[in-house]
Formats: sequence, C-alpha cells, structure tokens
Amino acid sequence: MTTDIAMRPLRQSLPMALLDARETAMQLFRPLLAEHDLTEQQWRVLRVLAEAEEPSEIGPLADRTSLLAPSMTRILANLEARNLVERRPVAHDNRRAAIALSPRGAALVREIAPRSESLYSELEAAFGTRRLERLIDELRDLADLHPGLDSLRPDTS
Amino acid sequence: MTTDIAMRPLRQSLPMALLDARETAMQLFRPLLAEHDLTEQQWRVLRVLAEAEEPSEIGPLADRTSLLAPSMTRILANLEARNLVERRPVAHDNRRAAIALSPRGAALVREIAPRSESLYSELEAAFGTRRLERLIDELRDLADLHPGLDSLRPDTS
DNA sequence: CCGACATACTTAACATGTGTACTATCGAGC
DNA sequence: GCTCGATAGTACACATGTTAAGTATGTCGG
Repeated sequence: MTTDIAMRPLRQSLPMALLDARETAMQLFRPLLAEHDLTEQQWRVLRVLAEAEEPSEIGPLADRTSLLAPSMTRILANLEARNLVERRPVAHDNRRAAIALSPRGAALVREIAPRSESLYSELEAAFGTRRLERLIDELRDLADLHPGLDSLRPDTS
Repeated sequence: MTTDIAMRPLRQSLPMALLDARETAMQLFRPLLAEHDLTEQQWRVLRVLAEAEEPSEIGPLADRTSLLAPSMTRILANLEARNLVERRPVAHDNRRAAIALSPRGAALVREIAPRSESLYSELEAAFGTRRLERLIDELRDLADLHPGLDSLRPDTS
C-alpha cells in the first residue's frame, strides 16, 4: 500500500491513553463546575488559592495549577471581573502581583468542594481506592521523568 | 481561616496527575511535530488515516482521534488547505464526507512515523517497557469506566 | 408524497493551549 | 546614576476544547 508504516496503533500510545482517561474522569466533574459557570482551569486556580490560605504570586500559581502564564493572565482577568479573586501589589517589587481569594471566591469554594470530594469518592469506589492510589503514583513518577527526557530531544545543545 | 475546606490536595488528584503526565510525554514529541508545522491533533488525524488505509467518514474519524466534531471540522479545513488530505463524497448520502490521506499526506506520515517511534522507544527505555505497558492497561480500564460513571452524574434521568 | 424526527456535519461564541514578542521593573556592575 | 541582562507579567496570533445552535439531508409513518 501507499502508506505501509510500522507504527504503534494510536490506541496503544501513552499520550492517547492519558487523554482518554482524563476525559473520562473530567466528565464526572464538569457538570458540577458548569452549574457555577466555572471551567476546569478556573476551578484549579480557586482550589490552589484556597489551599494556600494566603496571597500567591502569579508565577507560582501558574506552576501549581499547571497552567501557562498567558492562560493565567486571561483566567485571572476573568475571575477578577467576577469578584472571585483580588489582586494586590507586592512590597518592594512592582513587577509582581499577588492574588488572593475574595470572600465571594472563598464562599464558592466552600460550596463546591464537598460535592467535588463526593464525586471523587465515587470514582474511587468505581475503580478501587488502592488501585487509584497506585495509578496516581505511577503517573507522578512518569511526570517526574521530565528533566531526564529533555536530554533526548534533538534540539538540546 | 476563612476557607478551611477539607479537600484533597490538588497534586494528589487524578485529573491533575493525568494532565502532568501527559504534558511530560508530549514535550518529547512536540519538537518533532513542530518541525513540520503539525499540531498534536493534526498528527493524530494523519496517523489514523494512515492506519485506516482507506477513506474514513468524519464521525468515526473524530471518535478514533478523540477529537470533538467542531475541532475536526477546523482541522480538516486546515489539512485540506495544505493538501495533506482529500475530501470525497459518500455514495447515497450527501450529508457525509469521507476523508483520505493525499499522496503528500502519506509521504509526510512516512517521514515522521519512524522518528516518532524512535522517541517512543526512548520513553519506554526511561520508564520501563513493561511498566509502561501496565500503566497503559490501567489507563484503558479507567477510560472504560466511562459508561458506568454516567450513572453517578446528577443529571442522569 | 409529506411532514415530523433523526443524522452528519458546520458555524458561532467564548475559554484555554501554545509559541513568540513585548513592556516594565529589578539587580548587578561600573 | 547608567547600562546590561535577567525576571514577572502581559499582549498577540493561531489552534483546539466545549457547548449550543444552525443547516442540509435522510428516514419513516401516515
């Protein structure tokens, strides 16, 4: 045939398996977030701010939410406009800005969090709590390969 | 504190672990695709068409690539404009269209595929071939929960 | 036939992903 | 104080994700 390539079937590739698994998991949570007009990413930001319990600068916030800086800029503009977060200056450095949950944002987190945890429990029940734990450990190990994999890329000088 | 929510740390949540793992894996492949001005999604489409060896209708193509129909419409418009795929009518049904790899698209797949497989092998070497295999199996099982999880969602009638 | 319903896309609107470029500020030397 | 390089964040451009609405065609009962 014209093509005749020896390549792994797409279904057996890791990136595709990760994508499909994630999509399955998120379908469980998306309706809950949609009730409050939150995207998955907006919810991640609110969650991290709630965990932090104190204002976070934008860079570290992007790291902890696994969002890129340009996305973070837009998301914060959105959340700020809805009065869910507040932006504050940082002492002695006018480049930086710190973000804190507003009272309204904190209230929203308090409302959603228990329902989110409840859905998560059902996921654990369906897949197995221990099994899910082990799966997450494996995924974390894989994600931690990141620095090592860099050296395999062709453009590494 | 104002917030004081009992919620799983974001780092230990399955969706976040899946996201981070996927990002790590994709960083390995993105430079290769970028050399040919292909996005990850465009590459998935080309790959599936190459696997199929015959024209695929748009719906099934969207399923096999895990892309949504609106994304597929835009991606196909792009690939068609670059002469990488061709659109053909389907007999006896003018709603449908079939998509096939063009000669140029097939050549591109032949060029990229071996290098992609080579990178994948390095990933296997770094994480462990058997271990990666088991991980993918677990992810597939998780993705297959999908129909079962639907019944847990609040809007199920 | 024909009109209600279903099917296969497509379009539209808004949000995020991704790479690049830009601005403002900061810090270290001089 | 000034300059150069680094850092924090933003702006831009294009592609995709996600949901809802729209369009064309097909199918089936009456």
